[in-house]
Amino acid sequence: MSRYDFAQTELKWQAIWEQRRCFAAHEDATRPKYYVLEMFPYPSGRIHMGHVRNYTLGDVVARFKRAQGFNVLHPMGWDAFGLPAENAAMQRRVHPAAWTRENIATMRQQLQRMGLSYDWEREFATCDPEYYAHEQKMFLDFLREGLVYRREAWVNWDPVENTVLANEQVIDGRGWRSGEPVERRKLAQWFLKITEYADELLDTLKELERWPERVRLMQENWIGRSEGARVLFRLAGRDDRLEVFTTRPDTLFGASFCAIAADHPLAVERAENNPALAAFLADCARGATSEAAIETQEKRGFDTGLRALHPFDAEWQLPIYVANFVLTEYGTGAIFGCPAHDQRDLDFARAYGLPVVPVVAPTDIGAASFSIGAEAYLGPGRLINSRFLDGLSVAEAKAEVTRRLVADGAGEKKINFRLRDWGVSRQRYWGCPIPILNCPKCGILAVPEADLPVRLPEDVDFEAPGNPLDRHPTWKHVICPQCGGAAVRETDTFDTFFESSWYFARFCSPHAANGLDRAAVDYWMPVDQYIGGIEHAILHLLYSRFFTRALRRCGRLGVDEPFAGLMTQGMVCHETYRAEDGRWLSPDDVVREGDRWTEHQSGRPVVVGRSEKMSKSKKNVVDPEGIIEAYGADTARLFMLSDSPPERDLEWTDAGVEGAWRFVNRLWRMVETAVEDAPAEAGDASDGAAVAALHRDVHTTISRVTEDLDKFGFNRAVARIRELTNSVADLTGETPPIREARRKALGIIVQLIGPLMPHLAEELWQRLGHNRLLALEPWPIADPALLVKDRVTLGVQVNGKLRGTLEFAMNADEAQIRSAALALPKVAEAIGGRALRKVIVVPNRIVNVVV
RNA sequence: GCGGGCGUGGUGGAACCGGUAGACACGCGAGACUUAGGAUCUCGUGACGCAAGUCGUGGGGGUUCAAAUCCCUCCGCCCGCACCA
Repeated sequence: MSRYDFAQTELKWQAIWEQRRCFAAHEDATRPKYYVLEMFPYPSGRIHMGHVRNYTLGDVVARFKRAQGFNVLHPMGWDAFGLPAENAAMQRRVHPAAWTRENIATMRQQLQRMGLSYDWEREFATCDPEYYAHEQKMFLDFLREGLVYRREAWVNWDPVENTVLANEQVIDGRGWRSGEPVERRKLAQWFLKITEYADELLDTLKELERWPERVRLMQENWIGRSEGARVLFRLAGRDDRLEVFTTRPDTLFGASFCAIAADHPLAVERAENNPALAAFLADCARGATSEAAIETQEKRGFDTGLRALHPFDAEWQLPIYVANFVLTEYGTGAIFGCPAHDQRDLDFARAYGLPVVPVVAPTDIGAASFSIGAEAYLGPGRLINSRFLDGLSVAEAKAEVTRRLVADGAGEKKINFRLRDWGVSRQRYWGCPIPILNCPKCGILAVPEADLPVRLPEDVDFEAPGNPLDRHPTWKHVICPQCGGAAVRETDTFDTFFESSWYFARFCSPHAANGLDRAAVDYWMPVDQYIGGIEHAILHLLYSRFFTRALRRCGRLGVDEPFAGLMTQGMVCHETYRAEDGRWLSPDDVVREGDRWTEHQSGRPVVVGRSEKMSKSKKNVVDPEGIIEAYGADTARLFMLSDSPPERDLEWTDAGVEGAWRFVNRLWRMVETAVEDAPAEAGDASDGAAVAALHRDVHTTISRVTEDLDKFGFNRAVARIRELTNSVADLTGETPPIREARRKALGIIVQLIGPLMPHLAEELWQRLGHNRLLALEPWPIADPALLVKDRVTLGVQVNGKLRGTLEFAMNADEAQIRSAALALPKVAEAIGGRALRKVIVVPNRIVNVVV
């Protein structure tokens, strides 16, 4: 028997699939379509295990659906713009374009080695002008539709490098290269009005039934619809008013201060004549802009000296503070603080010695004895200390306050969203240029259609900090199309989420001159199954949902939702290793001898840490290429699928890979033995039963594996296939009927592993005597007659504890089961002569005797 | 800080809708085969116990004839937070 030569076999079938264009997709109205898409990768250099997992999952779905008769679209491309290319340019003096192209070439070759059934004819990279040209047009369409506007927004500013920093470039409030504390700066930037669709994006979540519940929840919370009131506070000694949004208008009588954001117009105004306040505002402008950074910093405030008048009592004055925890972007950038019923307000009030008056008391505690300690009270109750609201429920009080505010012209009911408009301007080189001109006479203008696309210039340098587009000698200088005078280009580029917000539609017509060919897009969209990491649960998916609606509004496509089904896969993890001195060690650097782990080079002991997400910084990475070289793509794929369910984290272990490898070889041997045909033996009567049992097993397995794959239960499917493999191995003997049954069962196993281990399956399929490619074969169908179970095993419990089992025909008579259960010796013993209170018989499942 | 999730043997996990916990693997132990094997095959393997049996799904509490599954609470870990992709 020959050994399985995986390397030669895998390359052979990959060449045949490509030659025959097995996976090229064409629109065909006579067949049901199925569009399966994995999140396309950023070409960072080499593929990592996360990619291998993601693309294996997608490929299994693609191959399975193809076998089930669907017309499958399964494309792949490159999310090619982004920060790492610029970092490489600065650190290694390679041009971002060259670096990106090189990485794409490497990674394409690595993906092809995995045997993924992509239609490579549809491949594109988002840094191709043929790709980004269309998004410049889309942006101008959106501008015409009123979906785009320009305003100032905060950025992280590195004062040493004179550069805008991404949040990830801010480490502990300092620039990653300069090490200096970052500042917040305001810059004019372009925004897309995603908030115009806030309601729709929220409401439609309900209809995304094939999305994970948790992703829908996260999006719901992100959009953050909240009902409340807009309250206008008059200001002592002034004519203008302070506008505040609150979700708790019922607590208005518990207010003890107002707080405004550091860049609120009132704060800025008061700082003009108040150096201490100005210093405080400057202090607030230090530090990173991320919400996590802002919300975890110490809560601090500064009294502006302004006093707000309570809307229901002009005698009642509330101090107005500037507070560093009030977010400019949320609501009106101003709040009223009710310390008794909001934790942040309480922390603030305790720090600044402000009164804490409870106004809602839980019904089971008397109003008199209710007081607030270290924790704000957020629960339900009745209003107290609140004049005309006393005794009302929270809901009633909200309604009543709002009614009175409206009557007094001091406020109104208001629905507010946490969702903010999407800022798309980036002060970077390696992105899609924003097609806008700035003329000193005519103002801000769109680049005329005829001049599109605005191409990125290639001749740029990264020696100086800041945006190379901005300091390019000629690129930004243009003639104004309106007045013929000198004008300049916008030197910002788009957020790279822009590219990934419509690439799924471009795959439908990747070569169409007009970007999206309606016939093709209408045929393929929406994506039936989208697969990718949970880390994209909010931003990428929400932007894509918005973009799809914006494109629909411009008539470029006809669907609302881009992704009908979504699967979010978990991370790939590995144990971590550290040397005694704390250095991280790579799995390649350590050896295990029994329970002892040592450093390969020095023989010094190694501390084994828990399994964590593979990351370069912890060195716990395993390179997929090495695994594929050593074991082949099928083994890597099988391991990715067999242990953990896709949505859960997967722990990469050598032992697990070995296990997968052994199964590959076991199947190979079994098929080799089966086709070698040892001399036949005479059969006997017992063969019939064994053959029939295997036959039933085969059909049960077909049915269960089909169901498992439908539900993405790949690990269960693998377990079922292994069980059937064990059954085939257990059927010994060389009589003709046994031999025939074994060959048939192996044929089915080969078909079932087809989507999981396509190369091995293709090879074995041929060896079993088939001429057609397995990749083109239909999926096996289970015979329903063989799926009916005729006997069941019932558990018998006494007071919920298992005391024995009974075998019965399906749907046997309950009275019979009951008496048989009571007759079991162990059951009788457990009852011990006590009186029966009840006997519960759950048909075909369990009997519980209650005494 | 806010939002979301996860937790089952030595390990990864299985268990449909509340109904026999631990399928399938990995690891480990014993044996067989072999010149040899880190190959292959057979048997065993949740814990405690000689056994009968008892205990057991992160901890505590509750609902139920019956809870890994439902409810409350606590703990631990992970992910996202708008300029990483």
